[in-house]
Amino acid sequence: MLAQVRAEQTEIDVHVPTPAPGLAGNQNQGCRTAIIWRHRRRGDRVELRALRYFVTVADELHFGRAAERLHIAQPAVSRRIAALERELGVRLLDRSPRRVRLTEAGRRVLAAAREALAAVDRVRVAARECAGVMRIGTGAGQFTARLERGIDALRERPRDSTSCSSTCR
Amino acid sequence: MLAQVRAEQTEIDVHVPTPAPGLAGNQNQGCRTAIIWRHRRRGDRVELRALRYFVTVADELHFGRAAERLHIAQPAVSRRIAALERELGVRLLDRSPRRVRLTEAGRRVLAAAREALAAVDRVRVAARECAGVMRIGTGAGQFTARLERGIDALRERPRDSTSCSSTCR
DNA sequence: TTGGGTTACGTCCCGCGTAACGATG
DNA sequence: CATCGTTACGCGGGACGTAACCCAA
Repeated sequence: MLAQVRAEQTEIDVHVPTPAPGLAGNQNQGCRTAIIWRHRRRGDRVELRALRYFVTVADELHFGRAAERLHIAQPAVSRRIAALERELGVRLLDRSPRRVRLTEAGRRVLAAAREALAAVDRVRVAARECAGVMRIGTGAGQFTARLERGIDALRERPRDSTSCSSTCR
Repeated sequence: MLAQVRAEQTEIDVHVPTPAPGLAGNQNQGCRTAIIWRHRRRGDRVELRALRYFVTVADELHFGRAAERLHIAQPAVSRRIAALERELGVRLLDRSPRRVRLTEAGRRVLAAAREALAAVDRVRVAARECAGVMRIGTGAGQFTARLERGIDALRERPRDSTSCSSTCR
């Protein structure tokens, strides 16, 4: 029973302020409870793609060049960054037609984003250590064909470890 | 000029083995270069959703319950996990109709995945520290309506800090 | 035979690219 | 007026849910 619902979810963080140690006592009047909420858009929360885009833009400080480096069109970057800002509830970049700058929040988020991306890469590394690994060494020529075949083979049976290397000069 | 291409990318890690310090010397014969490649599917690499699904399944060791906790249907979990395994090139889970277990690789990836998700959460925390924060405290009754209005307001102007709290007993 | 993971298939949403727009120096 | 980020719009692909399948205890 959830039948195509995919309802929007609203995440609510309830911060109950810890009472100061001095004036303890469970007086039954007025426990002020701050509810810090954050809206969760449908689909997923912060997406990796958004972080990658943001880091690239932060590197270049230029949407156009970032888009080029990402091999996508510029508007896609714009939209993605805007969505990330909406999602996080902060402005990450100050845009002016001649200059793009990180905001203070942008700087902090940037650092966290880099770390997050690195952490995700470590997932792949962890997997790679256990995965079947194929090593292909070859001179020029049949290289691409071999690679293609190798890719297919390894995707078929990931745990196999294939090795066909030769020396190149 | 990239015009709807979105070609598949193939990432190739070239590992040039560092020569043992003893037998140094740049002899020009046969530098063996191992090329460890990994195929990159179109679209994005490892996705957060996949990691979330995987962590949940690893918690429950049961696809059905995991799906329930994730508020999605079971097949979605199956497919997602399968895709992740394909992506990473390792089997993460041993499935048998009565029992789901983590593989060795699964255990390692699980640890890395938890860390990655935590890192991503830290992005949100970093943003939240800078964001406009809304605190809503209220008794029962108008709660939902207020929340709705608050959500709209904060999404409109994320930097505003709205605060409308009252005491509840 | 039943519990439970997988495959097939149709549908809908999301994200991209192109094109037009807007703002700022 | 030029540069560069944003909005509008149509389209294709991906992900989900339902349903059917299959396999093991």
